[in-house]
Amino acid sequence: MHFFNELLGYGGISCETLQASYKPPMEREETSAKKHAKRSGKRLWSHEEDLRLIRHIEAYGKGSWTTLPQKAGLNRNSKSCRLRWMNYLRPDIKHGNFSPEEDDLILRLHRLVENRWSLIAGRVPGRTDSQIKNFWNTRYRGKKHIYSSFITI
DNA sequence: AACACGTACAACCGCATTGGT
DNA sequence: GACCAATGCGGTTGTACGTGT
Repeated sequence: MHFFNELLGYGGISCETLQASYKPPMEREETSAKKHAKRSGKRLWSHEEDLRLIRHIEAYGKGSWTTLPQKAGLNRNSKSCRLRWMNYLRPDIKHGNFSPEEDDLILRLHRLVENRWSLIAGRVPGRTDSQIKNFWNTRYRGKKHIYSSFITI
């Protein structure tokens, strides 16, 4: 939890907001899985990288994503930084399980607009299109017959 | 305790769209 | 209108972790 205290010195983010919304990355060891990740090119964001990104945005705002990685001292591309902020680090994002109300709302909205995740996310406060897409894919993909039987509009 | 398997979700990729010149 | 760069979106892949055997 020291991580949250560390961030409090960088303005604008309350302790409550951070604690509710941020899960620091796991300490990761040099496992075979990590070696494989290196080979495949997929690299999870470290605690330090998150901190750098948050500090930079708190200090200078989002500005241009293309110049942000260099200015913030991040060895990441602009798309990666944007994605990390938009889908994970933004203080207004809710983390944790979807409530039954959210679940129901997503089901209804998906029935209306199908896979327009950003549109659905716009109607579900605190949730991102990515969160909703993941939620849907893990819970309902390939199970349309199950949910369609109990949805009511 | 060790392994296999399934689930959740973070990260990436490719394409589409938007905005500036 | 054409071109290019930046940004946004949805699909897919890979990792971490929980659970069952």
